[in-house]
Amino acid sequence: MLDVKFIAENADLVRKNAAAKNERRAKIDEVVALNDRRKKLQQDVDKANTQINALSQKIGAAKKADPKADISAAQAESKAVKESIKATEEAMKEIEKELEGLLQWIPNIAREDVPVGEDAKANTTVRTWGERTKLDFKPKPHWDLGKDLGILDEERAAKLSGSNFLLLKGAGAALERALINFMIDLHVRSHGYTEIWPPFLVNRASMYGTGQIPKLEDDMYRLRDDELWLIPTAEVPVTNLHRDEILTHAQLPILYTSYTACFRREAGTYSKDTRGMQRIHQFDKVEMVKFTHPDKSWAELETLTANAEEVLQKLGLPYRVVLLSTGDMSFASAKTYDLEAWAPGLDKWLEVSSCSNFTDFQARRLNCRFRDSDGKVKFVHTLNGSGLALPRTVIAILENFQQPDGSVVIPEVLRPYLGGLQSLRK
RNA sequence: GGAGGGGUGGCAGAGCGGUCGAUUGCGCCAGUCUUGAAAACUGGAAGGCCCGCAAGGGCCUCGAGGGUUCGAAUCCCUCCCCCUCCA
Repeated sequence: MLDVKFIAENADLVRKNAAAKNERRAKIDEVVALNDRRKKLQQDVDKANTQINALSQKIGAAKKADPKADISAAQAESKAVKESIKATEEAMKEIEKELEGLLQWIPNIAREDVPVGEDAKANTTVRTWGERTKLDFKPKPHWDLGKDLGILDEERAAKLSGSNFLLLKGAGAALERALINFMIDLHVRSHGYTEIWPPFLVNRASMYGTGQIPKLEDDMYRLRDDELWLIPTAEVPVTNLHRDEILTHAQLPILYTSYTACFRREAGTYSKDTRGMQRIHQFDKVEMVKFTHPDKSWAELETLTANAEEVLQKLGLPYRVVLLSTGDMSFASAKTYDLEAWAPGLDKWLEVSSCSNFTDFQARRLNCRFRDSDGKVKFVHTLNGSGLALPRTVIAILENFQQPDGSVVIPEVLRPYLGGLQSLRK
């Protein structure tokens, strides 16, 4: 969330930014007015407390001097003052609750270099890598390839759980594991990240900390008997690692990479991308999370993106890097690059990674700070990006590397993870 | 599930009704010394909110929420978490 003080001092900017992000529920004027009222009430309460504290000290001193001193007048006065502020305190609690509720609808400020636009049409392509794969035969979509190779069983996945669940089999399941290990190894050994294997179920405070609650609650799976949620991304547990902590500047930047399963209800996506394994309720993802010094976060966003790109490059998958417009980027992000891999069978680009700098927006909510070299305590900047999301990477591998006979050549970097297997075939 | 013990500043760990927002150690920051660093020495610093140009001042916070009291880190109740023992 944004700082109330910042909102009050930059109301126009905050208002314009909310409009650019299509956030109509952001009530900036109400926030400023409520905050003013809160401050006034706070001052009243502070004054009353000053009075009570003075009386207590007086009584303490009097009793010390003479244990039998008459203190009944001071006692009565203190009680009366305390009684008089009760209503004010109640009112203040109400206002604070309301204020917090309103703050949750004010989005992070998009950086100046983010294109302003209503939706994805305003996104800009920053760069592309590789040539779009051209096959001299009619490429099959991954669901046909997967079924023919016997590695994907959509019918039985549906029998077990419902539509849009995934069941991989044989070399398909092994390919999934190989990809996870390859990605984690790359980020740990070449990019300096520390591996985290977190719980897949988290509590309310964690879901709140990264902003899944209350805004995105409908898209989350929740347990019936315990107040626990299934994580929609490793971002949730890993970013919450340093919630309510004060780090030292020497610790920064902190780089984590984490494999987890991710669970999403995908409520409200209707029949979008439902075919095959493009959009499923449970999927694997390797995530990268960074905690950085505020001065370094923009440079760290570039390396984060480059780290994710390297996965695609090593796999030999053509992709493009897209800078999201204000209308297409997320609520909490200040700047986001999407990585989109080319899928010839689907004849379209597939989002396999989303790399964002959240600046201090998430950190404020998480209360994650650090002591800078000047001795001051400041909020860290948090970033995260997929590196990568598995199902669509698998789609890209199947569709880009398919052969006329229906087999699929396995990228060389994965072969050591698959006992030397060179291709998937019946 | 039951019985005990405990949750205090970046960390460790005292305090157990009244100048205690808190002794001390480590770590941290600044300075002295040094070519530089380390060591040593000196000093500084808990976090948040509010008033003020500033100097400075006020309020809140010792796991969370209630209560007792003129006054609570300290006493009572509820809840959460950690440790030990028992089922």
